[in-house]
Parts: sequence; structure tokens; C-alpha cells
Amino acid sequence: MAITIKEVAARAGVSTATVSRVINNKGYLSREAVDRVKQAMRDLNYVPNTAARSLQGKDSMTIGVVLPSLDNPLYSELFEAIESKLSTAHYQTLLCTSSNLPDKEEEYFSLLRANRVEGIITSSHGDFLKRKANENYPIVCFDRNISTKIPSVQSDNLSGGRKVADWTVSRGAKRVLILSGSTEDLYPIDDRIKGMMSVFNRADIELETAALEFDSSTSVKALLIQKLIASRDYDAVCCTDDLTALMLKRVADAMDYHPLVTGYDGSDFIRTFFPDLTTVCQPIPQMAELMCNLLIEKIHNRSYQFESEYNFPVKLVHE
Amino acid sequence: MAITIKEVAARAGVSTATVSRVINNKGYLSREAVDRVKQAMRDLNYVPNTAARSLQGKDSMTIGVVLPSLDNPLYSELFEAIESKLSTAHYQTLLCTSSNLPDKEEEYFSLLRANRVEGIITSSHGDFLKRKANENYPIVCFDRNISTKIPSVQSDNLSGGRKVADWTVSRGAKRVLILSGSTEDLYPIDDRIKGMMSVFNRADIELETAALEFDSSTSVKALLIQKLIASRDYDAVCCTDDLTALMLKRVADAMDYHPLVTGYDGSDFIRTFFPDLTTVCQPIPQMAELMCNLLIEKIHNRSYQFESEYNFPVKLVHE
DNA sequence: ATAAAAGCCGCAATCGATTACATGTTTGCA
DNA sequence: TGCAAACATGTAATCGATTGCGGCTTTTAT
Repeated sequence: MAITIKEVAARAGVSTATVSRVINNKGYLSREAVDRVKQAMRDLNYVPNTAARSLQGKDSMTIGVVLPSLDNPLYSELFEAIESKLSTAHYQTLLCTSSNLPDKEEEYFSLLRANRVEGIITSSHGDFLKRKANENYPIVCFDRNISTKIPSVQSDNLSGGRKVADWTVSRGAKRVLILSGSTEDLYPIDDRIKGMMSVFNRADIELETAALEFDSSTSVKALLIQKLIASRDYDAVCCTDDLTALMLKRVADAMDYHPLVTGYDGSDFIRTFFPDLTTVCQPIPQMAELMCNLLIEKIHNRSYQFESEYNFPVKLVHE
Repeated sequence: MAITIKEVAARAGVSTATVSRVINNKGYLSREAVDRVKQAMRDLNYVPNTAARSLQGKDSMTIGVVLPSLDNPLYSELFEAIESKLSTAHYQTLLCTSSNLPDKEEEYFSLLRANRVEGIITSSHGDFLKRKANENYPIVCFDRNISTKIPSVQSDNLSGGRKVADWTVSRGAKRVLILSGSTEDLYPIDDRIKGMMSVFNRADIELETAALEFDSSTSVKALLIQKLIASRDYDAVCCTDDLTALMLKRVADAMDYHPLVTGYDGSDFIRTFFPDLTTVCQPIPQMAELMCNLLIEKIHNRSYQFESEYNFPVKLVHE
């Protein structure tokens, strides 16, 4: 068994209280006591038991983040922005990824709460979140309308969808494929598509839609895409996220087929390394900052009432 | 304050002992007691306090990961691979990112240990790790030779460097720039450069080296790179990581200057979306798996002695 | 019918540290 | 010299959960 404070106290010939004071450098201490305790700690190779310490119930000053995955730079940038913001507010940040599995999401929620995080930022859509909605525990969602009690910080997906479609129409497209990166009926993607459709329908565009299985490997996705565009029927493909757009571009390029392509998300990474991809850019750092501020506000004041949605404007970027 | 076992017990009309038995499914329990306790836990949204539990010597079944950042897909893929592997071994995983700040690394180490993680996987190089080396606490490093007591799981950086250089020479380069993504004298990058140099020197190549500040923004980096290659003096640039290589390629393309370019790391993401970048591919999933296995072994058997290095072979990929 | 076994559950000690409070000693200053 | 403030340290309660022990009740077996 590991050395405890008692053994240190015994060896130094003082009480455990004095040892604790030395460890925390708190209260009055004589030079001599400090020396003796420190010597004893060194002699015994003492390491304080952190579990016992945190049982004393101080604030953990820690916030948890649950994201589906880090494959998409959107999420890694979001996390980095959150971490950085929370860090300046003297909070530490713990991240868990759920691979989009609802069970895992819930398990990680429990883990974080068991570890006494003071609040959670998430992009989960698990139903269990609905159940948590009434707890008044500080939770903020990224781009997920779970409940009126849990705020969704999001960008204006409808408007983003419209902008993409406007641009596509303005470039003269007549037959368009809307390609979703996920088969699930997810909230934000849904709105993006709605936005696109509202424009395309009015413009009398020939429209088709398709979706990829979220958890397919990249090579399977490539094959699916290949099948979808084998007919070369479309003169534009509007994707609901950048990675899908890039994948499509690659596959199409290989076929020497060059439809207009648009993505969605506009992470820094994508814009740096694929500046010629037309995409809708979400203000990730600002969204991260708002989520952090909302969460901290709620932590300090449990009766704080969130709005149910916070919408950020988006902008279309193209070469 | 959070709900404790006492309040659950009160609401269910039983003792804390019974609640604890329900939680741990241990000892004799009546159907009725179980139901009442579970209901009370649900009603109160009870989450057990891990600190208190681990004070009783319970395992947390949680492992911590500390990485410098998630900007590089190398790290996000590494993390995803670790999480997935640990998940099948019934461990949960917590991630912290340190922005390469030694103080933050140390703080996050303390945080993770306070949360009773059973071991830590990290890619930190903070000196504090050296101090921890003697504690016999389970730690495994990714690509960092900190101490003989802490194993470094890495790929063969020397050989990777040589492969890059061989390829560059075979393509007829005469004047080469070695461009490092970091000014710090970091272990793995160092070896990569050594490997490159050993080949270039023998082949009588005109060689220069340069390094970018690690924490500059992408736009600042682009400017620095622009300055470095303004003379168009090199017919090849060997970078110590893929992101630097991509950045260089972009800047050079914009100048209509097309030297040979090589990267290093070979993450899935880069290979999928930049298949024509010549790079050295590290077996990330395998490395992640070994790190997990080593850590778990050490957790189960504290007297297990690690090797000080585990080297994986690398392969050069080019179009 | 009756003892032994099994089932159910509460009391209270325990884990290792922190800290309010109490007690005793010095020091400072009028 | 006297008395309050500052200093030094110890005692014991406390944090939240676990668990050995013991007592009471219900089965089971003979």
C-alpha cells in the first residue's frame, strides 16, 4: 500500500494536520516543522492521495466535452477553441468521443459527472439528453436542438443552405444532387437541406438527394459516391459537410467529371488547405466562446435561463 | 451540491448500505428494495462520487490521454484509435490537450490523476515527466524518449528520414531544404532530420535547414515559408511533418514554383485527401494498440518492466 | 417440529486527506 | 508589566462511498 499522511506525520513527529498544512502551504508553520515534514515526505517517497483530497468537496473547476468524433476538423477546431477559452477562465477541460454511439455518449456523460465536472458541452443527439433536460445541470449543445431547456448554439443552417443553393443556381446549374454525409435524420443537416431545397424548388431545378452511411469507412464511402455519380447526371453536387464534398471531388476528378461542388462547415483547416472549395463557413471560435460563456454563467447562477437557440450568421466562401 | 448516497437512501427509505449494494449489485437484495432505490436514483439524478469510491480502492476503469493539440490529424487519429481500442478493453478514455505548454501538461496530469485514471498515454515532453518516471505509475509515451522507465512507442524516425532522402535523391534533387515544423529541439523530429542528413551528406547534396515557430498562426507560417523559398534556390524541400509540407506546397504553387516536396506522418486523412503527397507513413492504429496493451499490462502488473523503446517500421508512400 | 442455511438490511468503521476549533506559546507595543 | 495579536500545532469532524459484522426473518432439510 502507498504511504499515507499518517506515516509521514509519525516519522516527522507531528500531527497529520501539520503535514497537510505543509502540503498546502496554508496556515502558520514553523521553519522547523516544515523541514522535518518535507524530509519525511522525501524519505518515504510520499504522494498525496488525490481521491481523498477531492473528497473535501472543492469545486473541480473542470468542464467536460462530449463529441461524436475528431475525424472532422470542425470538431477538433471546436474543441481547441473551447479548451483555450475555458483555460483563460481557469477551467480545465476533459474530452470524450462517442463514435456516435448513443450508449457511449451516455456512459461518458456519467463518467464526466462522476468526476464532478461542473458542466458539459456536447454535440450528442442521444435521447438520454432529453431525459437530462430537466435536471438543471449545466449543459450546452453545439448545433443540436434537444429541448428548450438545453440551449443549442448553432449557425443559421437554413440561411447557409440557401446561400449554397443561390450560388449554385447563379453558376448555371440545372440538375443538382444534394448529398448528405449521414443517413440519420439529424437536426442541423436537415435544416441545411431545407434551405437548399427552398431555393432550388423555386428556381425550377431538377433535384435529387442521397445520403451516405455515417460509419462507413472512407473507401466504402468512395465507392458509394462513385455509384451515385456514375451517370454523370448532375452539373452540381451540394454536400452537407466539407469532408463529403472533398471526397466527392476526388472521386469525380478521377472520373474526369467536374460538376460544381459545394461543402459546408468551413473549418480553418479546410479553408487553409482547400481554399478553392466553395463552402459555408461557420464562425467556430465565436460559437465556442459563446458556449463557454453560457455554461460558465449557468454554473455560477443555476437559475439562469438560457434561450433555446443562439444563431450565428454564416458566410459563403468561394474562390 | 450534488446528490449523495445519503439522500438516495433517505428517499428510498433504506440505509446507505443498501443503496451501495444496489449500485454494486452485491450481497442479498430484495426485489422491492432494488426497485425503490433505483427509482430514487432516477428521481434524484444520482451520480456516484468517484473520489469517494476510489478511496475504497475501487478501480476507475478510466485512462487519460494528454496530447499537445488536435490540429494535426495524426493526433486526432491516434486518439480515436486509442479510444476505440480501450473501449473494447472496457476502459473509458479522457483526453486533454496542452497546446504544448509544459505548465498545462502538468496541470492536466494532476487533473487526470485526481480523477483516478489508472494510467496515462501522452505525447508530452515536459520535464515534469522525468520527475514522474520513478513513481512507477503507468505511463506510456507516444514518440517521446523521456526516460528509460517510461516507454516510448514510436516509429523508426531515423529510417523514415533516410527513406525520404533516398527518394529525394533518386528524383535527382541537388539542392535541398529541410524544413522543420518546430523550432524546439524535439526528439522525433530530430531523428528524422538526422536520418535525412546521413543520406544527403553522403550523396553530396547542397543542404540547408530551417524551422518554423510552432505556435505561429497558419498565415504567419505561410509568410515565413514564402520568405524561405523566395529565392527558389531548392529543387526539393523535405518537411518533418505533413502539414508543413502541404503549407509549403500551397505557397510554392502560388509562386508557380514546383520543387519536390515530402512530408512526414502519413495520417489516414492526409493520405485520403492528399494522395499525391510523398510522405512517410507511420502505422498509427498499430502504435495505438501497442500503447494500450502496454498500459493495460502495467496496470494489471505493476512490476511489469517496459522496454524503453518500441520501434515500428515505416513506409514511404508516393504517387 | 426444529435446527441449519439462506436472505435481507442496518450500524458503524473505514479509506486519506482537509480544516474548524481549541489550546498553548511568542511577540509587540502601550 | 500586561494583554492583545500573531504564531504553532493538535484534536476531531468531515467529505461520500464501501463493507464486515450482527441481528432479524424466511426457507429448506431432516
